Amino acid sequence: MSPRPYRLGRRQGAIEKTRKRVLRAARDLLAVRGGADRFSIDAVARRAGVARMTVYHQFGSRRGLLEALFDSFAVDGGLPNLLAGAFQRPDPHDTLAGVILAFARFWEAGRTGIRRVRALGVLDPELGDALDARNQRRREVVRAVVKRLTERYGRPAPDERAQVEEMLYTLTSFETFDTLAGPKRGLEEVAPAILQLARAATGLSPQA
Amino acid sequence: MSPRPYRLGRRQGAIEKTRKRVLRAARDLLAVRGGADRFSIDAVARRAGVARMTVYHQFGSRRGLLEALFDSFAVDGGLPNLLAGAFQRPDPHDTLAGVILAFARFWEAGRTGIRRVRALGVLDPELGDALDARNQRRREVVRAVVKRLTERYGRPAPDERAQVEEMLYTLTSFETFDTLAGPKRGLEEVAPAILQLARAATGLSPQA
DNA sequence: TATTTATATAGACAGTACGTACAATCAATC
DNA sequence: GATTGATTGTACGTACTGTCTATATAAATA
Repeated sequence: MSPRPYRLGRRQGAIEKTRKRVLRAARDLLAVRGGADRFSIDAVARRAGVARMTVYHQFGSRRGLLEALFDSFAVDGGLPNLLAGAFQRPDPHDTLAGVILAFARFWEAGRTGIRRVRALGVLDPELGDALDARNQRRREVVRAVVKRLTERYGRPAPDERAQVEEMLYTLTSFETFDTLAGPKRGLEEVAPAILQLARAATGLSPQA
Repeated sequence: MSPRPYRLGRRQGAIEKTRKRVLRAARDLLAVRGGADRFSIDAVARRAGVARMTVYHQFGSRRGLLEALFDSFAVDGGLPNLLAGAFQRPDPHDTLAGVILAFARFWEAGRTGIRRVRALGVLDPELGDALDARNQRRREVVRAVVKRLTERYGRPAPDERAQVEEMLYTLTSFETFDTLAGPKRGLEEVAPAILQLARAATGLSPQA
């Protein structure tokens, strides 16, 4: 009756492999125009060369697959490293610039996919909650930046702190990047624009 | 064989009435949390007290219904009047402020509905194109504001015009408003923040 | 080596939705 | 009174989600 102990061991690798294949297929499928319509578990499974049941087995549901997909964007983007680098800079100005650049890189790398997963999150409240929870980390990053700016320059003033935090949170959002980039522009043009606005939000001179 | 001429005349009123009922039902249904999931033609029809076929008859398809719904937001918001008022102000600063306030009012009025229709537009390319076409008007408004600022103050400089236009376009977008407002904040707090950022974008002093 | 465990697969099912087709009803227009 | 067009009811085909069952396969244990 009591189950015999069983560790996955070498099988873990095979599981990861299929998971990656499925996520890759999901990503590709979501990237093409109109792909969000055709984004069914069945289509993803076929493209990954895997049975539909396997997707359910690994991700539980459509929602689970989308959450995992969103997380895979973060992992592939190497966001933590970029942010860590930004916070190693002694000057808060550089930290701010680095943080903005880090998120811009992140958004650009997974742009179409992120846009669509987020759209699905708007429609499915539970998925939306899951994505918001992940956004919470960005909020903390922004808060840390504001703290540094305050310690060093005394700006923003205490009563403006919350307001500034909110503005920086918005400026570093995917939506801001996506709208600003539009159909043609890329990182090189968008990041400086965001930085300019961010400096204005903090009340510091544009040219520091 | 040749059809006898037939004008709708008095029937037109009845048609408008059913259309309005359906749009109202769609709006209400989209407003509740999780409503986007339950947003089926059937659900809308039931809520409107109308047959499902009637919805198809009037709006052609789910997409047609959503386009009409989006337009109804614009009509009800009274956006054109607000914008016209802004452009009557002689000082470009006031025009800028007025335009930002106008859009903020507009976004706030239909907020949850707009958010979800736009999300659906991200997923359905054809609906997305239709919504983008409507956004084009905002682009023209922004362009006009930049033109006024240039004529009066010489700022932004010619080589910055496109960049500034892009920033103002982003700052007046629904996404910016929606992100900045978050779950708690309203028009009164958000509009000044946007204005502050917009002034920074134009290169004019924050306190004009 | 034999047994157990967990993944992967295959097929079937109920429930829901979209869009289309067809016929019928009804009220306003001609 | 005949015609037109909006509204309705019913049915159909297609597609997707999520769940269930049974089976095959390969790795991990004893």
